[in-house]
Amino acid sequence: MEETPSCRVETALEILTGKWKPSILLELITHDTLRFSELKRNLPNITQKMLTAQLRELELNDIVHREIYQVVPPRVEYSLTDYGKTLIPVLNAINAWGEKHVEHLAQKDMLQDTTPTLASSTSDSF
Amino acid sequence: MEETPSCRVETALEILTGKWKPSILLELITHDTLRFSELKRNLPNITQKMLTAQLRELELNDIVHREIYQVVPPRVEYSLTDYGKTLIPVLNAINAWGEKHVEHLAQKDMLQDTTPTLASSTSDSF
DNA sequence: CTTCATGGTATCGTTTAGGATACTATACCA
DNA sequence: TGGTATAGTATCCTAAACGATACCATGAAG
Repeated sequence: MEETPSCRVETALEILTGKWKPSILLELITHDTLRFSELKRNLPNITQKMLTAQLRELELNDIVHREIYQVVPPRVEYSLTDYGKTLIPVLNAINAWGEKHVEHLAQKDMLQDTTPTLASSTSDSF
Repeated sequence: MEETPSCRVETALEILTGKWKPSILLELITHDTLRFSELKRNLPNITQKMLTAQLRELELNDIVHREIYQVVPPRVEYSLTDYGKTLIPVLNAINAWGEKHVEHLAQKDMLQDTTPTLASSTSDSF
């Protein structure tokens, strides 16, 4: 087991990467607690398999908590763990940079084609 | 083109993901300017193909600059662009969280097996 | 005339991530 | 008796990422 910055960055990025994990995390940040079916509804293009898989990985990494109610039909609620909440500043930093980057890309493209520009909403946090 | 936090986070993560991009960026952060062969030497397991590919993507995204000297044998130097340097705080945030996460994983594992622990170096930046 | 170093490409194969679709258990409700 | 809702699994397939290996151009040094 190595202990380099690169190792740490990769370890952290493993948690965030996965086609749906950022969306799932942002959902749980803004909604606090969501049932499986609510998450699925809010993420229109995800398949059930992927949603389950990504939630399981996040659960394994102690980022999300899975609460099962023994009722029929089943009720399962997902939420961030306290530890998962420590990711919020990281996501905020990424989000802020991402916003700048979208602008940056737009400027680069404007030098070539004529894609219309969007007025920036300048929202640095969720 | 959407304009949601999730979109921005994903756009930003696209730049950081790729098996070798974090390592490459950290190399360029700590060494300022590196030749192709130096990068390859410092990243022992990368193949030439992957190194070229990832550098090209970073170049396309205006994160790294590629300076070609017309000499033989060829000399090509890579460095961060000014824009690329704006990624440094983001990588620092990810690195800091990653360090906590490595500790967190170690604590979880200690409850099960007997893997020896490393004294933390508590280095929050590069 | 050959060898060497550098910074690449090209081609092919494997591995992994992700997607489509079908199936399941359970209790309630009509 | 049959349909419904929820939260999943199981199976199969495709596409993309990644890796191994071989090849190439150039000019200087020997």
